Amino acid sequence: MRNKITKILENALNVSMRKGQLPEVSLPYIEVEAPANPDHGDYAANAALILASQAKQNPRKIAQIIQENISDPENIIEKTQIAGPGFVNFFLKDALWHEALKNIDEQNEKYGSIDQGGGKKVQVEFVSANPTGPLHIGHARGAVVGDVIANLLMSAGYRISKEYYINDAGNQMNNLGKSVLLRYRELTGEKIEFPETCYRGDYIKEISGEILSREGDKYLKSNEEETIRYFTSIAGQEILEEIKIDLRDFGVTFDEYFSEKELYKNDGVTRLLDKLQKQGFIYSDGETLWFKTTDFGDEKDRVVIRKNGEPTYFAADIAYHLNKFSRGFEMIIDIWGADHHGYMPRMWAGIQALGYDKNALKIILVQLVNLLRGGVPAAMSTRSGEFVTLREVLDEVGKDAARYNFLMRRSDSHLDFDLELAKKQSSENPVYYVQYAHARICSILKMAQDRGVDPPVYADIDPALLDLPEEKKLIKLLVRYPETIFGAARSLEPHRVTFYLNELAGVFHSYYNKNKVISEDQRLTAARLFLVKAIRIVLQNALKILGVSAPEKM
RNA sequence: GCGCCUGUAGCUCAGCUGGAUAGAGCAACGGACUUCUAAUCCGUGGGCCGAGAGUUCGAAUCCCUCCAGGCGCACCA
Repeated sequence: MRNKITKILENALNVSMRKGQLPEVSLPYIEVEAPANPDHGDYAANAALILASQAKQNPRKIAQIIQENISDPENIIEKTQIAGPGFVNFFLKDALWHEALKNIDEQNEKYGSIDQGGGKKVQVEFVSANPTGPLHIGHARGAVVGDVIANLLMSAGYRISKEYYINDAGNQMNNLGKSVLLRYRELTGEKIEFPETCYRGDYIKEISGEILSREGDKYLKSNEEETIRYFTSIAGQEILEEIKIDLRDFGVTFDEYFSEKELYKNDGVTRLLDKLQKQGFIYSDGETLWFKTTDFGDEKDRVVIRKNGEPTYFAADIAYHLNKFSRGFEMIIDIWGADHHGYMPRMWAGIQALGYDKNALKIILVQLVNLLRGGVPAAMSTRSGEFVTLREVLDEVGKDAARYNFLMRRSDSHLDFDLELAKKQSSENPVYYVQYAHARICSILKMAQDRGVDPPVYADIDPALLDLPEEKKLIKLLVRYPETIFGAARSLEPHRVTFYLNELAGVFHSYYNKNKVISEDQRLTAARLFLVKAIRIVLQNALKILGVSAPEKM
């Protein structure tokens, strides 16, 4: 709908210029917005205001020229007006809104799917936590944001692959194996001093216990290095399985799990370094190899091969990103915790050195979560082993409320997550507000059916009966849904969908309280049932993108 | 010290790549259930958009300088 207006406007501008009424100027971006105030029309354009300085003319004068040159071949415009400092406001014909309602019904679960991406291959990488322990609340936010961005882009016509990068090669993994070994020894009666670097959670003890009961105490005498390697792989696998289960119950699934170890097996890192060397981005200081990331605006160069001959995490990470591109992805999205923001310039340096556009790698920073319980900070230290896991949050507040809460803020805004609030089934908890709207509609439709009223089809209703201001507002809001998806996908901002849902639910609840859908008037009932059905379609589609269920009863 | 993020109503936050009178939820107060679900609705109050200067027709939004909070500044991941 907005696109149609944009076209008309574009056309009017071109005509004005051709006639010489406006000087030839370039307009980079034609903005058409749905104004907050209904008096300002259904859509409003600020083109005249933007052109004013370039064209050196009074904006209202320009608006007038534009208005005079508007042609409307499809006959969709009721009227236009010039208002304020030079806005051109468009009022559309009612028939257009009725058409839109029909369209929603026809498209049904496809409504809101748009062809923005044109099938472009995009990869979203997120979570990517070391398999050294269960996921905690901090990972949860990134998991939801990544998952929903992926859903959004899918709706917007991109081909999406969701990937989890398993950091299963570094020191941390070694510490994991060591931790399991120490617990193992402890279980056989040895007195153990645990170093700071070790993981202390109960899950370590469980894994040690399993090994002990399955294989006995033979590893007490084995070569320590080999044992640690073995324990690392056992523990890593087991923990990863737990992580997958937690994610699945959280509604998050992946298309690929990519192992850092595989990268080394295939010489990915060596080949990457050769490539960079040939391009002249690598230099040696005698002991270590450096990558000239400063050539691309990083504040200092970065080590890629350490003094001990081992590649750094960074080296592997560039190799990994090269691997992503070589798999044919045209755009790559990384979801990171905000504490990694300092890492961005060197990552961009990496891909630019390899000849890729900086814009091909989008990095979404997700701010840390401030976990509260009834307003008081809840303890969250990994060291002591006393942290709130994703599993605990799931068990306590449930998937829907947890996901919704994480989607209520912009990603780069700090988030207070209050466990007490999130599980409260009250008006303080917005997830129910939206779900309740859906349940209510289901209830209405069921009631209609019980009374022998069939779900209406468009041909049998008179949409002109939907002429209350609230009804028009609802229809216009429904039309804005695909536009919301467009904006959210373009800016990679899932919270926009959440805010949209809240607004839609709000307008519906208000309408519901004031008006009866089912009444003695059969024609009116049919029309309203049709409207309410359309609202349900949008609620379902949007909730699906958020990965939140749409219950029929509450 | 340097870099990134944040600062909007009592609290938690939106504000759609510069637009029309700055919004929502919660909290507070007052109302609405013999009616399709009261997990809802209606109404009231509440603001120097952190501060200051600048850019222009126009700034919460962009530039600069401060102030405050968070997070980074490894041959860790």
